[in-house]
Amino acid sequence: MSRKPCCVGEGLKKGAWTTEEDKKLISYIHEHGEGGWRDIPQKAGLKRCGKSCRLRWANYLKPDIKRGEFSYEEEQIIIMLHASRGNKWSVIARHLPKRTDNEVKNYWNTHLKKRLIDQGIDPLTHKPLASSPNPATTRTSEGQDDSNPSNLDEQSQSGSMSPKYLPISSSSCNLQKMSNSDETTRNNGSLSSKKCRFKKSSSTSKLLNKVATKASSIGNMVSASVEGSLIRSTILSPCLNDVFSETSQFQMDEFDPFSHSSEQHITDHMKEDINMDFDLKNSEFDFSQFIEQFSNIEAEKANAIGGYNQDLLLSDVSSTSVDEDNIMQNITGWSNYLVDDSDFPYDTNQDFDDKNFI
DNA sequence: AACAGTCTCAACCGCCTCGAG
DNA sequence: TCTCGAGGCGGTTGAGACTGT
Repeated sequence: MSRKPCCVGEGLKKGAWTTEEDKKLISYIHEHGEGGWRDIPQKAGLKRCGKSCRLRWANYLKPDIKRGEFSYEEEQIIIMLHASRGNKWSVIARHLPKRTDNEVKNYWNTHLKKRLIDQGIDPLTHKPLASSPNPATTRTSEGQDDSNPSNLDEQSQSGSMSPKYLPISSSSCNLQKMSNSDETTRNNGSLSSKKCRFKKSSSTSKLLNKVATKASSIGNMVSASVEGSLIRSTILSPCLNDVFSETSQFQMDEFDPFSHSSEQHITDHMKEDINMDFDLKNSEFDFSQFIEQFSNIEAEKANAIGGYNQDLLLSDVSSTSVDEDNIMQNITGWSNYLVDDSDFPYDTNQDFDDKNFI
């Protein structure tokens, strides 16, 4: 027996949504709430299939959706979670308040994935690519390959890693806007987002390194999420003020009938996925310990659901073997380099803002 | 200015999961 | 326990914007 196709019917419209259609859908959901998607098109006077309506709402029209550039912290979270969970976009998106799985997926495919490949890292396994690294990354002086994990470890452990051997850092924080600051719309004037292009000038290896130094920020983010304070709080840490500025500015109660559920949703998933025994509020939080324990938690979960490589997160950080006896030593070596603020592209005590980056 | 190539991301497709009956 | 349908999810596509020549 074959399943009946979701969207069968004459005259169903496909393709980009118009402003008029958006208005109809928003108006209907505002009045009647979500659910019953199959019936919504008819009731709302739309020539669309229910599934299309649900996607349009969930990925674009829903009020509590944050659009635009991904922050540095968001990138870090995506990379970390992808390393431990793989292409579980909905799971990853749950850790990024107001981001949709589709947006996370797109951002991974168009930005982060390429960055990893450029650095000779397999985006699937987060381990160094087996074959010869991308020549584009083997451009350091004296023929050193900065994408080579052995080089990374060697240099970091000796404390001699110089920024000159690293490509220019590249998170969205220091991506340089090249063009198109004007309001460019698509879809015949529908509510499309601004389109931005950025000059690629970064190194994912370095990005991964920075994960370590920004652990406290992640901790703050997680803590804030768990406490439900992301939604309305105005006492977030400086960098988070920017990350979630739209959140705090958004008057969810004006429209969103689901505000409580969305807040609770985030909190529940954070509690579910993060070990709450961590002292995440501690500014001196030991990231290496965090990585180790978080990895173990994720590995257990992965095993329970069928097995994503349990060494991924640890190997991701150590960049080399999975010799666990040496992992902490490697991380310590990294930390020596990483805490060198002279190389850190922004002031962690200030708001996240392009102007704060080199 | 025109064209071709590249990039981005909204939207679609089809399979999967889960709950109701 | 089985069937069915609604909703969820991840992979893919293609229109349009952008860049380079």
